[in-house]
Amino acid sequence: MTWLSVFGDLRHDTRAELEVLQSRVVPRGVDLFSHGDRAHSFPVVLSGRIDVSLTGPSGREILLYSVESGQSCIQTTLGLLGDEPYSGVATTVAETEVIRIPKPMFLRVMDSDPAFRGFVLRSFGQRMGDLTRLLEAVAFGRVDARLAQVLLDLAEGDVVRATQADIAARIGSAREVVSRKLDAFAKAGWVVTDRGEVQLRDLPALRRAAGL
Amino acid sequence: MTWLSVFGDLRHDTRAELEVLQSRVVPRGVDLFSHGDRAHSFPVVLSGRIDVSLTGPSGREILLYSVESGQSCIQTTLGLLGDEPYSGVATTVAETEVIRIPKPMFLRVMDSDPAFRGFVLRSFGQRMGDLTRLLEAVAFGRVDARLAQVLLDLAEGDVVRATQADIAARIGSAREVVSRKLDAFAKAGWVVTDRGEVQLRDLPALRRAAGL
DNA sequence: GCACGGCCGTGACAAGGTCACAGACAAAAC
DNA sequence: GTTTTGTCTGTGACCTTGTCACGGCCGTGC
Repeated sequence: MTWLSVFGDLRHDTRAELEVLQSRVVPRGVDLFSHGDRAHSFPVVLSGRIDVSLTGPSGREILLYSVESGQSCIQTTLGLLGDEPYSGVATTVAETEVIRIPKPMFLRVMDSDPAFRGFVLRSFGQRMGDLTRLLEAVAFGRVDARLAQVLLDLAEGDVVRATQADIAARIGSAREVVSRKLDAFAKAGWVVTDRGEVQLRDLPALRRAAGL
Repeated sequence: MTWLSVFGDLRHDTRAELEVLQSRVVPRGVDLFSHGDRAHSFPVVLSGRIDVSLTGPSGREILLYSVESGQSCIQTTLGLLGDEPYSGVATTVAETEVIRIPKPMFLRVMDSDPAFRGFVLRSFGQRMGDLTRLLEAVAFGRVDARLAQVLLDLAEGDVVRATQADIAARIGSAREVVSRKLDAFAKAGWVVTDRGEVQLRDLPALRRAAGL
């Protein structure tokens, strides 16, 4: 059983072709792609995590999605299949092991293997859904709700280890706003804030604020 | 030469299979898909236009993208390939002629014809790029810029025929805001507004406001 | 004439983003 | 231990934008 299992039931020749590829370990905090880059390979994450985010002119950031083990940074595929340049920045947020399938091999396997195609198309669909939901949240949602959501998402046990700047980037807001909202949450007794961490003290209230 | 030419260089058997499909004419103002629907066919627009948009709880709308002749409403594909339900509403904004490829036929052709696959994947990539750009504009852009852009986009000659509510939906803002901004543009001498139309009087200024 | 419905303008307010700080704390340098 | 430096956080002021609640305008139909 190898990393190839993420693709499902591959053909034997595909399997042989992909099996020779070597993974690469990338340390935390490296930018794998930047705005305007054109991709030359199709990356699959084996372990660790890559965050793909947009940055606005004022330096404000918003997280588009995270790529975790067994997933692919599908935006690169745009560059492989069509002419869309890469928009956004992909950064490792942990030590990450990546396989890169070179463009010619990718195109060949896309043409010949239904299981591989299925993987790519499902990934596409999932990311497209993610993007649409994010757009909806940004266009119509309140910061309170997104903040509560992300706190619940990031919680390990009942504590979130993240700076306010991190949280702000994750919800596409500004650090100052996060500071004020967290203060409001704290005054309501929902959380206790400290440098670099937030303790969750009233999960039901947070879930309510997150809109369930 | 038929509508099949939009797919490029199809195989002969694919061509024969698709050729028997009948197009359907849908009048203006019909909702083809609504939030939560699951698609059972793959639609291709032959003429006319379909707008796909999201609606927020307050009734505010935002246009995700328009599907024009030779294009496909790719979001339906999510439902055909994976499990993503349809999010958003697809409405005809003109009399529209549509071909619907039934799901089984779609899946069969996707598996057997590289040209067809290429069409679908390119469409995917394009929409994904559209969505990302839209997200960027909504998250970081100013209403002024988006308004100027859409005015230039919608202009026929140098007049835009659209109500302020239409324009607001198109840029994901509120009618009142559009009213005020148009007023500001008018005071600057860039446009002249009238009931249901906006005349553009200073294109260079608008292009500057749109951020080129 | 009048009523009605689709547009449009406007004031008041709330939410959130931007700017400009100042204080607080931690790790490194001295 | 003290200082320094950089990162993190809190706050006030201000601007843009979205929301709510109107009221007025215009065209169509009666």
